[in-house]
Amino acid sequence: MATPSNHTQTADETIHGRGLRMTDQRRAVYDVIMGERDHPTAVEVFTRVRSKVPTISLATVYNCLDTLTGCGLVKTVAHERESARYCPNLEEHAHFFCEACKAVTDLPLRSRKKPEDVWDFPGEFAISHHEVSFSGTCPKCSAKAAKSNKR
Amino acid sequence: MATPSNHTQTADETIHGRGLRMTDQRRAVYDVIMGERDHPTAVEVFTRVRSKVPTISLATVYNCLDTLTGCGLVKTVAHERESARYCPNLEEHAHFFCEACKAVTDLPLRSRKKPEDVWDFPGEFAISHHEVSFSGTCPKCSAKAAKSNKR
DNA sequence: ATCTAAATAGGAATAATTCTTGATAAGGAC
DNA sequence: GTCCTTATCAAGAATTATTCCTATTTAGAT
Repeated sequence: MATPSNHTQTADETIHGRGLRMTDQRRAVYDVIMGERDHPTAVEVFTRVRSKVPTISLATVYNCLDTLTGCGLVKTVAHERESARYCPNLEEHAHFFCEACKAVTDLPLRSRKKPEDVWDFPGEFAISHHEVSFSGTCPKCSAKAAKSNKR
Repeated sequence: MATPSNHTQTADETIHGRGLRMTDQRRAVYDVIMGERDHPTAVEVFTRVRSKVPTISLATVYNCLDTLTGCGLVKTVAHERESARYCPNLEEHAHFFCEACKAVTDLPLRSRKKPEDVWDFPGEFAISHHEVSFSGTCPKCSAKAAKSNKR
């Protein structure tokens, strides 16, 4: 196996810290997700991982993804009951789903802003998690649409 | 059928405006959703509706729910790939999912606030829709937990 | 009363994910 | 190094929510 980079080193430690092992399969799944900025589904991860670990099964990909998200190394992204997607960005952020090209864009939190500032919580809610997704048309597709309207 | 209340009158008009018919099944589904403040799944709607329209099928409930959401009379609520839930509240709001009691609470938008103020959109995104969900422990369950900790 | 298109019931089909099971492999005790 | 225990894996079956299909029914227009 190649010299471990910084992030895999940390991932190893994180996984070992939970009493789990960093297996070839888990590393391959982790590397696939960290290797691209997109938000692949489990099946997409599966097809990409197969080039490295041809014998891996889809069930194992699901297991690895569960383990990695359980360890906080990867985030899951849910959007309207579509297939779950996986995200390497551990910073707090929202997602934009382009209805035209299906691309998913990360939207970082503006500095000093909190989602709790925008919605009114009637009582003592203990927030453990939040998920925010926008949908519509991304800049690229908006530009295309504007151009074809002018024609 | 009972005297139509104001909101069903409007619902009728809305549905007719789309060239569709307000059938017994659609009205029953609509009434079930408007009749409670909770956020039932399709199956929950199905079981409630059966007491009024015993012959209705689950597929028809799904069809009715699609029609009603398509007309903007009802909103769908998605949360982490669980069954879709349906919501009578047409105001802009987020949802809180209690991990302990599974209750869903509506969180109204604070006045003059917009979700777009909190996240940074890198470019010209055209937002057509957004969905925000928080999870954690609701006030009731937080209180219960605090009490049992003191014991 | 008749015609036409929309809507329904019921069941089959689909898609994503989870579960089950027997086989394999890794790390620690000896 | 060998044995033992437990974690992990692969493969396919099972599950769950939802959608699709089709024959039948129904509502509204003519």
